[in-house]
Amino acid sequence: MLDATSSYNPMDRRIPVDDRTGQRIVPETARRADRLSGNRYGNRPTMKDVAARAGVGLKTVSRVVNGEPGVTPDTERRVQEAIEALGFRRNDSARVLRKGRTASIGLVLEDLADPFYGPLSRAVEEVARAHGALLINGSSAEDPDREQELVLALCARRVDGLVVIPAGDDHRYLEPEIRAGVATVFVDRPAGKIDADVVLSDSFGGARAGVAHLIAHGHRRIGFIGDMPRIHTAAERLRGYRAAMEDAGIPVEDSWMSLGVTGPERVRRAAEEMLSGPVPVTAVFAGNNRVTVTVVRVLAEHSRSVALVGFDDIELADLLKPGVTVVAQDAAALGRTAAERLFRQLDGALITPERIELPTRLITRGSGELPPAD
Amino acid sequence: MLDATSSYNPMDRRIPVDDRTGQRIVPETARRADRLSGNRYGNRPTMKDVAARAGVGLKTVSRVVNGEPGVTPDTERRVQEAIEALGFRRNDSARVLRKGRTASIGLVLEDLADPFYGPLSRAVEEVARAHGALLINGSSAEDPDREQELVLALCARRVDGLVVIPAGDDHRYLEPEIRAGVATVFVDRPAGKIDADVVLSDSFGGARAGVAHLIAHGHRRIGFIGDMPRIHTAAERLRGYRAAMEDAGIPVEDSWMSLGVTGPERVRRAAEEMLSGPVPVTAVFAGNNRVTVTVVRVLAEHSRSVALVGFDDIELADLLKPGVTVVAQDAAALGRTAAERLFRQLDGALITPERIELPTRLITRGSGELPPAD
DNA sequence: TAGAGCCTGGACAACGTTGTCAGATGCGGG
DNA sequence: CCCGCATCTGACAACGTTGTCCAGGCTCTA
Repeated sequence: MLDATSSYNPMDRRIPVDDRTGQRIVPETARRADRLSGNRYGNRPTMKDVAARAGVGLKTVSRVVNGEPGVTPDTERRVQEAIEALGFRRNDSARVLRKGRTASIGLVLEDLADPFYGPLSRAVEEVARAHGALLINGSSAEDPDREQELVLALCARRVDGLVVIPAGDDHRYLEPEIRAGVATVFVDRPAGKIDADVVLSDSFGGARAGVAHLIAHGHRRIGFIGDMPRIHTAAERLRGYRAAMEDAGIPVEDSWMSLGVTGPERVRRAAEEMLSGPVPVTAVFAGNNRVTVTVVRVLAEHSRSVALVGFDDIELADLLKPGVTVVAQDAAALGRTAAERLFRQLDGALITPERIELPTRLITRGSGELPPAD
Repeated sequence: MLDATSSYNPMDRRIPVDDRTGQRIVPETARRADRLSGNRYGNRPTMKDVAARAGVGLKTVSRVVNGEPGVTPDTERRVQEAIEALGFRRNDSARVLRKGRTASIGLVLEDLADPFYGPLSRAVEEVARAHGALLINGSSAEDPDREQELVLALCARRVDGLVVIPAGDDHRYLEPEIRAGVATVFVDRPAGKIDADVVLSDSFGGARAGVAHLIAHGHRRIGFIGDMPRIHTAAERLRGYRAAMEDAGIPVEDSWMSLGVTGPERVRRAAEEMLSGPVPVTAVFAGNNRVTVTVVRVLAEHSRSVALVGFDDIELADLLKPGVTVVAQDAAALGRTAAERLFRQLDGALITPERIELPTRLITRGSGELPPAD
């Protein structure tokens, strides 16, 4: 958390105190003072001001602003002029309060800086835009508490809907919100302990196919490097790995699997260990894009040729020598599907929670087709 | 724009009409009906409900919710129980209306799916979080109208501040907003026709250094492929290219410069033309990350060895053969700097608009050090 | 035990908008 | 000439919260 010693404390719950006198500074008073002193904050014209200037009633201004019928052209012109002159802009906060809908949805994901989430977020945004809604983004940094904090903050803002890429595994805290009408769709990983819509990639099937691909090219000693198994996708991919191995009747050595590996250094160490261990692997299956990138680095420094299939596509994968074979998932499709489902909920279609699984696609580029070198 | 034939029309300005009777459907009535029928929408408990259940006054609930002093432990407990039982959550819309600050800032950028903007957005989010504010994102898709639409929508929501990566070149429409107190910082490109804070990378200096680097390695026929010169960064990089060439006393052929090139196909064509033209180039300077990626592809298919320096770092650039030499800018630093400046404005520090330029860094990896092959 | 002062709690207005409803205006026809 | 009707306009309440301010009960001291 960055330091924030500032006077901008929108959510501050303490009562500010004057340094010299020790008196409580009453915020309202402060705000009034701002207004009177011509401070730049606040002090925006309201419909009332526009009405006064145009010499019409409040509601007439509202009608003009909202394009409602029943205003003579002449009156409308006068109102428009007043709006122009004062630089009036409707206060949507007040509008929201009155109407009950905020026309905004929230998206909670792991890390907006991850190239996997950018396209996903953009896809959600496009769908929201098509429905006249804005998008509020938040990164949970894979921290369940932060996820909950974010989600509840969004609920307090009364977002109409939530798209959540869960970090935690217990979402019962969302029950009252969902009951109260907040549309909710989970993406990439299912919700924990509640029944809700979820859109995910076929991690199990994708991983299984990827590993089977390596087996088909003659590999039997195949390593798996993945994230913490408490993350659903990581667990599913591991399950896919195991299933493919079992399908082929290959017993798996413990030293071939590295789980809960995050951060480039740990991935590097894990890869080096399974490449030089007592029973060295001839191929590696990488559980996500970050792992893939690091493994590519390690293999580039490695003398022996080692096959690689990664989960998630990465940019420029086709230009490496050899090209990196991957099990690709479509991040944008995940986001789009989830958002569309969200707005279907908001349309009031009484739909029972569903699990939507999108297929993955094996893209062969060379690294996965290398023969075992042992 | 996606199709949106839905009943969720938060911004709808038309008056809905009953299909059968032709009567106007009065939204308020509809909403009341929803409530009465136990519809899941709306119908959330308010402080009043909590107060009634706890047998206390409205303001007492407010005090408990906001952690204000002056409530006996026993009363507080009763209120907490009522909150728990009803699943109450404070309505921040109403709070915002009363307090005048929304504790949210807006970020308008070109495309969240672009790997350059992900880290930038994340950095802005972190700073916002440190100040207790949420972040609303919007993509302008490089369309000035859409930028304006987004910005004004955010202003109507009364965001406390705006970070804008401009698509247009005239931001006078923001003048009333800024006067009204919306803190504003532009990033990556300066604002048009208004005086405002701006944080940018040293595009001119970076490009000049990058091209000088190629010249230092013996190149004289150097191509430039960049975006539309109406985009400030593109123009600056072109200027840097020209400056470096002029510094070295090298006259520039028109056929070496491709401007306003967007989309992989056009970049590809531009690159092929300058490689096979009457005076073929021996090196290429790529004006942004998307151009770089495509040029790398073209060069990979090309027999003759051609040097390349790109503006913006790209992932895996070090793993290509040869590694891609780039002029790197720090997207996260841009975002962080801009956001910090924004909150400094909100703190009320009377600061005059400033232009902050962040340095770029030349990262040599091989492609920029190839000798001319002619 | 009375009075001063503190602590707790609650009634009320206000934030800026929209929905309701009734009043004003103008027009045409009887 | 007046009535009815349609059209246009505006007063008012409500949305859910917070700031202000006062009342009532308590403690403490003289």
